[in-house]
Amino acid sequence: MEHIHDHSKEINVVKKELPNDSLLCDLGDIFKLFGDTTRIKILYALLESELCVCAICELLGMEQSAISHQLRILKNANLVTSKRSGKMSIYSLADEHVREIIELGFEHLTEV
Amino acid sequence: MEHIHDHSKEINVVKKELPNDSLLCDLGDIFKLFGDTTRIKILYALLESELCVCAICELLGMEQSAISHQLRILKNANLVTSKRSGKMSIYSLADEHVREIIELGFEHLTEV
DNA sequence: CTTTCATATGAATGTACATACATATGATAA
DNA sequence: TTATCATATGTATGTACATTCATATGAAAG
Repeated sequence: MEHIHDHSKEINVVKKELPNDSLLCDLGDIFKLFGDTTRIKILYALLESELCVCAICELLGMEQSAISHQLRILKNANLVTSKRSGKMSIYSLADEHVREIIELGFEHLTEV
Repeated sequence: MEHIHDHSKEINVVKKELPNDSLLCDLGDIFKLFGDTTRIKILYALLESELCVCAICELLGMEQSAISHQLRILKNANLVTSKRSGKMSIYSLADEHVREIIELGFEHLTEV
């Protein structure tokens, strides 16, 4: 695109309101966490009850390795926490933001 | 994993509350839309003002083709709408859910 | 009509990432 | 200690998808 017509008015207004790249990137990363079916299922399950890794595997019908990898991602993002209980690791939600975000997604889903 | 210990109590409770696969998949797809930096930027910009494709390109410093592809994805998902104005296509947000979802994401970002 | 600008779209490419496999670590029991 | 269960993690692989390039379509002007 060589000949761009003038948008300076609109663009300058918008540009001021737009957060910096790093922040927008972080924001995208948060939604990316919710953008995977496996992770959504895990988070949704944890909304109901804390669960050990093995229970999540059985619930989703997936391999333990896959679940553990996803749990680590969720933990690094501070969406879930874990505690040891003997041989097991029990995972639970870190806070209520997860519930709010999922519910908001559902709203959009049902209203369109 | 051959020898799975018994989780039937917890699992049965959670299983009843878990939506079906198709619904969870759709839910994930919505968040996937917000999980890309380019799309987040576009949506954020449209929160401030309706914009033509060319303005978005200039604002984000990206190629027109890339922007158009992303706009199509957002339009197919009913997050944005477009209208023709001469040679230009003006894009705007379809509803206020976008604002709510982005704001909620920001909350999580700033509180952790 | 032809030309030019604005946008849309098909195809190719590179990258990010979810899963599988193999293996390591941690914890309890014998 | 060794054996077994539960989980974690490193690596490889396949797939999904964002961007680019090239081109097509749409709209206005000359």
